[in-house]
Amino acid sequence: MPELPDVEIFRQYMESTSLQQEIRNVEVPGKDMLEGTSASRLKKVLRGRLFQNARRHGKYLFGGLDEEGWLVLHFGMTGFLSYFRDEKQSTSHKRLLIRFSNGYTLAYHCLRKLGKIALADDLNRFIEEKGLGPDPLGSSFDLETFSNTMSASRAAVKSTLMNQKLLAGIGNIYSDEILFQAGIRPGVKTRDLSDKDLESIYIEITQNVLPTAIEARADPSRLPASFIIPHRHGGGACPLCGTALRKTRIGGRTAYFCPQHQHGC
DNA sequence: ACATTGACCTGAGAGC
DNA sequence: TGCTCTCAGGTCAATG
Repeated sequence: MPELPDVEIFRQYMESTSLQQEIRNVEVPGKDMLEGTSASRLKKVLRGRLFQNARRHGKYLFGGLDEEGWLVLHFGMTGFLSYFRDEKQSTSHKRLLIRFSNGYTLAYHCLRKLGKIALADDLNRFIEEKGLGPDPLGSSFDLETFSNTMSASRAAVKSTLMNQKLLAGIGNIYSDEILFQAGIRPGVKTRDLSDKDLESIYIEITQNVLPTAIEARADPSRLPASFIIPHRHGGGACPLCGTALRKTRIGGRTAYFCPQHQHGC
């Protein structure tokens, strides 16, 4: 799940469940997922504190602690959050458990352990150290910024869109959706795109695909009928014309596209 | 310097 | 049923 829209939903979830409650205790069953910190340090930093806000940059979620400091969560391919009182109602693969004074627990789950749990003192510094590009839903992300970023890449457009150092938050699924909506095939070289193509991709990212996905709570079954995501599997057909979707491999990742509605190679 | 590949994890589903 | 193989919404180090 966890690309930008999914993480935005996790952020909203954390915001609506877990702010302003004292953290009583912390358990770290997924110690091997910690990055740059230890279970004992994490417990020491979190215990007795509370989350004041929840922020997001690209695919990263940040829980802002009172006074200062941030809990950093990355969800890999299989991460998600749950908030519960009854342990039995929660699914497994819990890697981090934050116990609040109201008896509820915020749990971070991650089946494949490809995510990360970390601490950060300063958000901007964290983003800079990770080398993350701008968040496409940030206010400073304009067409000129986007075009300049893109023009520096020699890769296939799908790979460029997924490069977190250029642009933070787009992954395998949503890059397919953006290119489907823009009518451009995923294997087209980024440098071969026209200004019109770039503008079209920019608009799809910022005004259509990402906001629409967030509106749909990143739930494929709630996406508009014109989206390719629900059809993105073997045997899937284009939602616009019924043509069988084509499947290729680009930059080691599986890409789906409609040969009728997407131009290029 | 940049782009692509393989490794890291675990589980689900297909095919035999 | 049970085994093996492939694949999965991400990222990083190693390789070309």
